[in-house]
Amino acid sequence: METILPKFDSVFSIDCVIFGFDDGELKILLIKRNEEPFKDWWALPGNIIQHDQSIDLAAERILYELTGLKDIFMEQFHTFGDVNRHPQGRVITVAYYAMIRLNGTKELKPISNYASKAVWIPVNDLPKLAFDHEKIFSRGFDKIRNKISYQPIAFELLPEKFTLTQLQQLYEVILSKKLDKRNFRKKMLNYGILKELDEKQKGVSYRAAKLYKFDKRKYAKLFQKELTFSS
Amino acid sequence: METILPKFDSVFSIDCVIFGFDDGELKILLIKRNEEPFKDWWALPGNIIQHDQSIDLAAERILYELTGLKDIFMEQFHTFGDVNRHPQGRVITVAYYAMIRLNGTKELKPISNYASKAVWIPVNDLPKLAFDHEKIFSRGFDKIRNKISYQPIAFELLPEKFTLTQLQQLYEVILSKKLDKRNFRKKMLNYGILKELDEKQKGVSYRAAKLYKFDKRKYAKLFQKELTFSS
DNA sequence: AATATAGTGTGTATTCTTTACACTAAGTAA
DNA sequence: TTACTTAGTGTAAAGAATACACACTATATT
Repeated sequence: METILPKFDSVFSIDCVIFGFDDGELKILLIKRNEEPFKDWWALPGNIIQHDQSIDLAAERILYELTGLKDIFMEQFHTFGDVNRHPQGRVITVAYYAMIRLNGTKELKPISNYASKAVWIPVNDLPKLAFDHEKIFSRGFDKIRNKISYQPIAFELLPEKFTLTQLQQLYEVILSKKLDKRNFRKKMLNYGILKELDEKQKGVSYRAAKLYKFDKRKYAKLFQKELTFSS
Repeated sequence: METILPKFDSVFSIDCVIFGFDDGELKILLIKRNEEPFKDWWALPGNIIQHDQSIDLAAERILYELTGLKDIFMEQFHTFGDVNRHPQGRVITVAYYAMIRLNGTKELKPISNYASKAVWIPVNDLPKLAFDHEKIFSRGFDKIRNKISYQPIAFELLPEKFTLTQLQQLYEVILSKKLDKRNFRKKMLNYGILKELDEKQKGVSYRAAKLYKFDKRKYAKLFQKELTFSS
């Protein structure tokens, strides 16, 4: 039973709730812990913050080591600092969420020292998690549920080209409610932040839908105005 | 030039943006630093987090030591972790905002070791601040500006009994825009979260306005619904 | 007693936004 | 050719947001 942390000192860490959207399901990336405490438990990916690294960089590093991805949308959402959240000493953790595109199946990089594997698990089907990670996850989920209503973060989860139905499904799983198709499309198209492409969906056994792209330039123009994406 | 922090270790601290509303002005509480670095500069009240103290408690302690107040509305809003934000070593700081009632003039408690005085300063008239405290303040201000639009935090800043005009003025200073009196009153009263009292304002040399209270019980009932308090 | 002053308190019409709701069109598979 | 599955579309009604101006009341002043 190794002691990683000296009992007498505080340590800072990062934990990440990494969202992906695949096959109509919202998932997060979990790792299986290799080490005590909570050996063999599922946990959020995380790590100690190094002295020469800003916390934002530390978060990006974790994501990169796990997925090989860079320049991903990430944002800090809360810092958890209860005295006893870590059984081996005082660890304060800054939590981030990230959103990544799972185009089909994304290969995960081999995992480093402290975890034996990393897997995408649907948010509606999560196992028990180590430490206070369930609390962290649920607060992160609240955060994106709230944020998606007024910021265009949904597009970070979709492939670059997507159909309006896919976009709507994503809103529905995040908000956990059904939306009206006609109203949703009307509203989305009205914002003028989608570019309609000349392409259509391929490989479906029914009428193919038009593809759209998120138009960052138009969005930037409207940026001063707040948009409302929910309901 | 004393060195408070060992160069080789990380330290966690708390900084607080403490808002008060007085005489039509929004103010925050600043302290004058007694010690290096940034001796004699104005700064946000803050402190090191002790090992046996959760970060929420640490924040409450700072507020209590400074104002003698307990059970005040406080919320964490961001953690600042740039490598060089503190000239003497790595200090990661968790920032909180608080809102307190300044009924007339509130006496501040005598200040502890690291500060020579604490003063209420209007947010529109802030001096240069130590460290990255300007950034912290401005993010905290953004936070309440955003939050006041959908949560009843404004009442934390007003005396228990207030007039609709006072309430409107507070919204106006936080949102930095003029609001229409008739629309504001209509909207506020429609929410049904204000209790109209049988009392009137006293000591004014013009027609006295009715006093209202925030009705927490009614608010709790509506709580599932999000309210919109802006515009 | 009359008047000036300063802030309180109120209603309506217009525009914009949100919601509710159901059928035809297009493509694929048999 | 037919059956199946999803794409794509419009309108009416209700609700929310905005714009806008004047009479009322309490006090202070002369």
